[in-house]
Amino acid sequence: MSSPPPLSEPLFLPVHGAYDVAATLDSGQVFRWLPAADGSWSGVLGGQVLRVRATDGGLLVWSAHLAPDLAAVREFFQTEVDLAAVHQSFPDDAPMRAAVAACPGLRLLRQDPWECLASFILSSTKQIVQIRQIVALLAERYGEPLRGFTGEPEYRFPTPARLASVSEADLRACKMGFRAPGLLAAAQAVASDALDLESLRHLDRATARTRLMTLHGVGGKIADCVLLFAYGFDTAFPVDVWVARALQELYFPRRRASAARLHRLAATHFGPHAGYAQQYLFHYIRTRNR
DNA sequence: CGCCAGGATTGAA
DNA sequence: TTCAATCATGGC
Repeated sequence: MSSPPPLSEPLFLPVHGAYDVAATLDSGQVFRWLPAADGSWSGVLGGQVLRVRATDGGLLVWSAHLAPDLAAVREFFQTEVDLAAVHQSFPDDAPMRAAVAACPGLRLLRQDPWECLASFILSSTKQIVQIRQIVALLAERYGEPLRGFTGEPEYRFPTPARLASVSEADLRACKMGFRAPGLLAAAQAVASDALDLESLRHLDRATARTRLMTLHGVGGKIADCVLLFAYGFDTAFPVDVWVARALQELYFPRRRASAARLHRLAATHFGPHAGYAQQYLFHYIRTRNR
């Protein structure tokens, strides 16, 4: 491996409002970003190896490449979103006030649909640390190598075509267990154009959700994650056990609410940016005792 | 409804 | 040290 490139001058991305980089990259939306000793976070975005840190009024972004794609970086980090306006759209109740106060710079990212779909197929019944391990193995084995900051290579997320070309046993060897056939089938569907992920952008949320749920290993929760994190359907509201716990404890503290009741609240109570509200509740309930 | 499907981590023995 | 419970989602 050749010696690492010197760190270039960082790019500055202005941000509208607060941006908590650590909370955002470590809140279960993405699985390939890691903190460095200096407080910055590094990860792979498409074909770019990046390092990011928050600074006054925006983000500082280093790239291991000569010509970083600034538009792609801006899109991924959603730096143009007016977070105060999102906060104001939330219901004015005690749980949401507390959740926002606990982490006012928490953001939603905007991911590549294939990487997001594949990652969340792998997420079922897995904890975040384990999802990270699986995705890292998958990228190392089947992703294109990229020059990183350290001299060690980084890897692109594997393409649908590449994954469609390997065997179920190869995927199982990445420790994904029973999720392997689902991932393989999804890769084949996308690689063969039987499923056009780009076309989902132009559908309404319910139709896109139904389409995603035709895939094996994709139920309502995983479909909602993809709709929210990759396509930006802000009303999508994935309910995992943590969010269910948050809704139960914060909105029905006295009596046990059925799953149907929790889903009805999720669908009706949180307004046009309900997905953001969900992210705040998720983060709040997971970090309150730490 | 109730069961089953990896594998890493945590806690008990 | 071993071993069992836990985690947590979708398919049947």
